[in-house]
Amino acid sequence: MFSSPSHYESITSLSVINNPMAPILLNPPNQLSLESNVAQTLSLLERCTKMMKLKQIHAHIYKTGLIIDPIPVSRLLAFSTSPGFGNLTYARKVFDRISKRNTFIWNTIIRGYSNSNEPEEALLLYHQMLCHSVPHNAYTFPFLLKACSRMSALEETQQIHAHIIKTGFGLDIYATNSLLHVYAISGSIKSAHLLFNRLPQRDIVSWNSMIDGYTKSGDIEMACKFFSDMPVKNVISWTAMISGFVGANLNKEALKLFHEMQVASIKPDNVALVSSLSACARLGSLDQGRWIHTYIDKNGIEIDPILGCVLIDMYVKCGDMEEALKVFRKLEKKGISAWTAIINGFAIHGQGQEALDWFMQMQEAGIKPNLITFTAILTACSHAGLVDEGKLLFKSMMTVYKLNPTIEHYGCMVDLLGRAGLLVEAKELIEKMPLKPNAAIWGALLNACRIHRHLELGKQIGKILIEVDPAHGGRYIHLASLHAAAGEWDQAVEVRSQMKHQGVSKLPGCSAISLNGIVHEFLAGDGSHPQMDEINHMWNQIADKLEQEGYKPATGDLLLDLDDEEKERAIQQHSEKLAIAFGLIRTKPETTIRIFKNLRVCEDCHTVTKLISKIYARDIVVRDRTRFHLFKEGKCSCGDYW
DNA sequence: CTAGGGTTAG
Repeated sequence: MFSSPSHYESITSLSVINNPMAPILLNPPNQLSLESNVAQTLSLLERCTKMMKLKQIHAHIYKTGLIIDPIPVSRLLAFSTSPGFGNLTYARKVFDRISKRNTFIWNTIIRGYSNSNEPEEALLLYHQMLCHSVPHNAYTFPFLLKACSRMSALEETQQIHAHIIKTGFGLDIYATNSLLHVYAISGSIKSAHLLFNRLPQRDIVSWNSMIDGYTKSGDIEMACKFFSDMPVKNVISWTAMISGFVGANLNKEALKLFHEMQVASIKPDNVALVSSLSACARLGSLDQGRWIHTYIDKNGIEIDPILGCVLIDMYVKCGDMEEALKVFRKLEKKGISAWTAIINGFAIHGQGQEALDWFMQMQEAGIKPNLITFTAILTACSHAGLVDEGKLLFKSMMTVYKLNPTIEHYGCMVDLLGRAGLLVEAKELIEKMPLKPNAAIWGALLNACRIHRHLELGKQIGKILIEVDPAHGGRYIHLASLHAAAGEWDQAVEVRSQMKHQGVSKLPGCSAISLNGIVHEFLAGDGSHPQMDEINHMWNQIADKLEQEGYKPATGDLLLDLDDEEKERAIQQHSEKLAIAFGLIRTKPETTIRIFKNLRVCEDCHTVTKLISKIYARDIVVRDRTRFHLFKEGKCSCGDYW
């Protein structure tokens, strides 16, 4: 290859290597034998970590005449397609100039595209490869199938499957495992299962792909079956199952498995820790999250960008902003997701100004916000009532940052305007936005109607929400209580029977409090806790003191098929009240009480908790479905604006 | 060459 001098000339004129600013730092040619030059160049390539350096070596390869040797050229191609460089354009230029390409070279460029944002190019190149009659080998198929999996291209997968069989690779474990994987995660788990059953040879990778495929298609039971049936498990098997549980919101099961994994003496790696931390974050399990953090430190595990982000997010969602900031400060590379996790932390703690400060600091550090950063900062504005700032940022998304707002961003804006009482503006935004409103959009508007007592509009939206989301029990309850609040008893009852008719039930309110590593859960109206007598006794005491403070239960939110006394009793048994009473019994004076609730706090509970924080001189932190409330000295950090 | 990970509105 490249034997003619004219061809050589045309290569050296390639603009990418024609960089006068880049001195050739290597030994001049001809001083070394060709062999040692090859060895030297390869070693340089291996140590090469910068694009500029790569170009220098590239130039060197041409200058020394090494271009006729396929090995350095292949290595050059391999390096320029490796994920760290992310410069496929450059690789493609190199590739296009190679006149005689062997299978390895074709595989390399296909692999490059299979890991890129344009995986379809990998398939096109494969087509060209066939046209050029270059034989493929066992390595070709995994790359092609990787491209298919990135595109969820089922038809192409089937074609490649046929090709694999025709060309005699039907028993190749890499090819078949790749096939299993694509089928499993591209919505064709049945095909994967069929193939799995027919395979004469399976290995741990085949089993792991089945676990992942079943969890991703929502069949956690089948995933469990594969997990328990497989002959040998490795850390990937365990992690696939743990993250499967997290994906199904079965976070306790996830942590249980994480524990079992240790019992089985499997050392968790970064991926396993990420999945488990994510379970802690969702459960609000600070104790277990801290344990994992300590494990990371003790074992000298490197905190990569994803692990750092999740660690921060765990502390954020467990209510410990200080620790989240500590982790952030220690991070060597502070990437966009770590910044975003912090900004989101301030957002859900209601600290809008801090969120804005950090948003600015981030940009001063040279990091550009992405779509997720914007949902965080817009959430911060809406929860803190920073209307003008929020509007400005929303506009700047498109004009300054060239980011197209998604439905989430419109959701934030509807929430921001609605909370501020700008209902008309919020409605207008919904009408003119280029996306179809979803349940979250209507939910934000409905919440605004609740805060600002717009019963008529609220009822309209309540109806829309039931249409959008008929399987969600909370929707019916909401509409029914709006009718009740308007004194329309008949219609309230009507909505309730509609709910019954649909066979939908209300998700019970559940509050958890963790004491000495044990999580105590309370359901609304649930008297099953072993210390229920004590709790009731405590609650009576609290009720007396509340009364002395002039408190009267606010029963307006409740459905009116109960009489007033019953309503009062029902409201006294809201899960967070039980959990707080329990917390007061079981913790020392002055200790902060931390409660996690699966639904939003109701107005009465909010009022009561404020009073309790004053009467008992306790800080009480309640994590809502959407945010944190810090009750202190009779006030709440949300400013009663939630 | 094949398998497991994150930050997101109501």
